[in-house]
Amino acid sequence: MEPVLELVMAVKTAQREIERRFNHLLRPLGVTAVQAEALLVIADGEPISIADLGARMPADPGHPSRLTDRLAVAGWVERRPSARDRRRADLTLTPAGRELVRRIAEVRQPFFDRAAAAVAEAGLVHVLPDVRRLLDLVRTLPDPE
Amino acid sequence: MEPVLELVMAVKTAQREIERRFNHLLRPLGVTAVQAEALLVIADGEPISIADLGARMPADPGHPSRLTDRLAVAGWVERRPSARDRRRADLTLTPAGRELVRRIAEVRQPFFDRAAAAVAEAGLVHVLPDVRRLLDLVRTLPDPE
DNA sequence: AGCATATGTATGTCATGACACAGAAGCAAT
DNA sequence: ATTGCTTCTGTGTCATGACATACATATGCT
Repeated sequence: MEPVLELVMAVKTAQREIERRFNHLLRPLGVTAVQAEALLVIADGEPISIADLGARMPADPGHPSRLTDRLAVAGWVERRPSARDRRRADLTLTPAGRELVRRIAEVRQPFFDRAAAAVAEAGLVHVLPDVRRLLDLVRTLPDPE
Repeated sequence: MEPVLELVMAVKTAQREIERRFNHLLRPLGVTAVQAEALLVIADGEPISIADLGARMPADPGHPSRLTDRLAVAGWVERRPSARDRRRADLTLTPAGRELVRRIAEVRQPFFDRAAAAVAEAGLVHVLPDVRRLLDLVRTLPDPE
């Protein structure tokens, strides 16, 4: 009936399922999927400000002050005011944070491998570029006025 | 580097953007996107139980007791214990709820039309079936043990 | 310098969703 | 009928994300 609505529903369903799986996978490590992603971004760019962390995260949660809070409370991230711009907070990983990042990467890899194999097996590798275009298109639609 | 991770990120980004747009669109009506979807499902199947409502929603929030609460408090939905199975709650729309459903459908239509036109213009209509397959595939991946 | 504006972070409030559990009510097997 | 299992709803707690606002600090303009 409404192809667009069906697509929207499929995207939402898939996103929730993916998130659920990652959370399940990461639960033994004591992190959520979002926290894991943040830690990997910090590991890749430290020192990094909170706003930059938000900008580099997949779905850009804006200014993840509270997410950073939890990472700091858990002892994985250190947050100190930047010397040059005292509004900013420089985020760096603690040794525990670095160790956790290693374990997150280990735990995620089998999932990526299985997913890649499944996509190849279903003969869907060739559609990936079009899927990216489609998702970007839906994302950048003009607002109806 | 990790095609699967890029896909996962794209799906999440698209989902968040879609949700943001619908919420923006529906804000003048005083409903969120999730509430609107729930009202349409109820309109389509009333009377309907809370569990069935959850099962028929795009992303299946399980047993949306609290979502139903808000719809009832707002005066759009009436919740009464089922006669035959006293565990269940029968949900029906109030007149205000029915009127709201009409306006939701009106407001969403231009978005669907624009989106469908954009997809056609980008020559992506033929990938839709593959996208559905891909999203379902990601959704049904076996858990790595 | 002084002022308006922009930026970075924190915080308050709300809606959603995950998970776990409790209590009521149905159901199946004996 | 009783017992045990399942189903349905409600509720508590937490993490996420949206939105708005507050406050401190930079920055740019005059």
